[in-house]
Amino acid sequence: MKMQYQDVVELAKRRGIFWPSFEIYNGLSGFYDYGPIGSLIKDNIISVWKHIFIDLEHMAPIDSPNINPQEVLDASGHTKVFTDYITYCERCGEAYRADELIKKKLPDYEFTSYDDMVKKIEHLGIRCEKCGGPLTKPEKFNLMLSTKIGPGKGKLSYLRPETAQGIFINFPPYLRYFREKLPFGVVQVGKGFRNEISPRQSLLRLREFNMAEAEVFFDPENIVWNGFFNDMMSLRVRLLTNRGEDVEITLGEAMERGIIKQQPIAYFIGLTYRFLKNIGMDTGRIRFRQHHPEELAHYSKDCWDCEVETSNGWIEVTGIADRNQYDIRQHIEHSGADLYFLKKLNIPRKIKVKRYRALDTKFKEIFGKDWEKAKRYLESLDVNIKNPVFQGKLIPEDAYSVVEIEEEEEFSKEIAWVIEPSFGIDRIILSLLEHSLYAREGTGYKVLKLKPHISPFKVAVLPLMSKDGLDDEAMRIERMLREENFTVYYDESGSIGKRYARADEIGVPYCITVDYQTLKDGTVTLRERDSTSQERIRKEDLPDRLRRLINRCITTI
RNA sequence: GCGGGUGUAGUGUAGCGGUCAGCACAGGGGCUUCCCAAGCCUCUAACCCGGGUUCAAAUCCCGGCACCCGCACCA
Repeated sequence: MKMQYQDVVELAKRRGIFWPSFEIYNGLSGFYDYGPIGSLIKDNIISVWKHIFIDLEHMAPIDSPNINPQEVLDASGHTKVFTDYITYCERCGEAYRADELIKKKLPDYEFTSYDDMVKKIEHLGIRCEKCGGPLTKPEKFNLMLSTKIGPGKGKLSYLRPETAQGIFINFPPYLRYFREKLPFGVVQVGKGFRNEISPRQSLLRLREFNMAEAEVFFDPENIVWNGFFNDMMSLRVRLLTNRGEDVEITLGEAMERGIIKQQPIAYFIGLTYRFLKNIGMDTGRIRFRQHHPEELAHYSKDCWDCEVETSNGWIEVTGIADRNQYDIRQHIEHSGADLYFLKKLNIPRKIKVKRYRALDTKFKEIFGKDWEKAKRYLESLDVNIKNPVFQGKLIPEDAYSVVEIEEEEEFSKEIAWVIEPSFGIDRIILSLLEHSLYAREGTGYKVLKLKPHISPFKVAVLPLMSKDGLDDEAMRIERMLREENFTVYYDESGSIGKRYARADEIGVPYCITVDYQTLKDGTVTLRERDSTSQERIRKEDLPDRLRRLINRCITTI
């Protein structure tokens, strides 16, 4: 039997996966805690993500601040784009975005100032579209959470709406780290913050959320990602194009047919699919949907969302966006920093540059035997450096001239092109739990069929009864397994059947039971969660056996 | 943010002016050689918060908070 979202929420609260934050103070909408089980599951999912992006794809991690000064988000466009002006109907209460209302009458309207906006609404006589009632003055609503840094007035700052900006502004050290060669990827796993108007459905829309983002930088003339998976283009996925096609084809075909324009987008779609499959998402309920032009973010030219089907419908869990050169260009313009990369030209190009030209006779007079050194120095100088000095002596103006000469340039300064796969970890956890939860036939008891490497515990150790030394033997086995680096769930309360059920409910894949035979011959039973089938094995064989069972799941990506 | 609904032990619920606030499951302790939430005994544990009406409020009214369903929003 398939489980619903409500069943997941009930289980999550009861068994310590997640619950609403701040409950003793009435709660606060849009914030959730991960409990003992949920925290372990979340870490396991993130470690698979890191394994793929960092270990296999050779991307580099970064950990940058959650709080960003205003300048960063001015440059990225977020302070402007994230501010909405909302106006309400005084009669029926309907809410509108003020700029959208004006745009309907003046299609090329651009926001300039608040006063202008108010005047335009008055002059155009805009009223409620539903009931014709008068509208309130527009209210400013910023989708970012702000704070002040330092004493006094403080410096206006925001909690980052995405982890991406921390990567863009650190482009130079990563360019150096990757030996000045493109393409390369930088990944960040961390929190993002948005002041959502109406957070809903537990982990689906949070005000503080976990994200895992990769910013991949390309030479604009060669946007290709040669990743770890050579077979990626033969992977079949379901694609929904913005022209309304719904097709299941290989990524290679999608490229050939022009459905996907950029090779890295196809590759990252494949990577997303493999990641979700590896953590145990139902692959029959995964699709990739291309954004319509009007729903694209301000920075993006093309974007494919990965959507997963749940009882709440298809929900977006990952976005793969072509951010082009937008962000880096913005940061160059706003900060003045050199965020270019140097590209060696195949054919050096000729350019005209201004140079100082020394007058040899004058130089011989002034610098004597060092005159040639002085000449070389001057002629290498940038002509913007006025009043050149050599060996502490000002070089008089009549000792040189400025000439324009033709030089060959071997490098050009370019702005990297960015493609970004961005994962919403909380939504992935929520939908994975729903895909994993089922009720056992007959009894109706819930089972979370998490894969062993995602499960909060790899194995449960259970004495058949907590007496006759069975519990002591079980604890010895538990300790042995912990020393072998397994995460172990030990339970001796209630009856054996209860303990199996409790372990099933939080997704523990294997249970080891210590019974009377264990005391005689050193064997235990090993029970598999979904089949409930048992086999008897020697306790010394447990570590190797379990390792093999678990590894099989980690390595099939 | 708007409209509608809901808020009772850890979970799921009954009670709808006067109840020791009931039940089931879960949880703790005990008994039973006990392999799939078995049984028996026993214990713990709740009326979302704040105001009001009333002799009396979990129950009626108002406000807040949270959740659910729509609408809007979701870069």
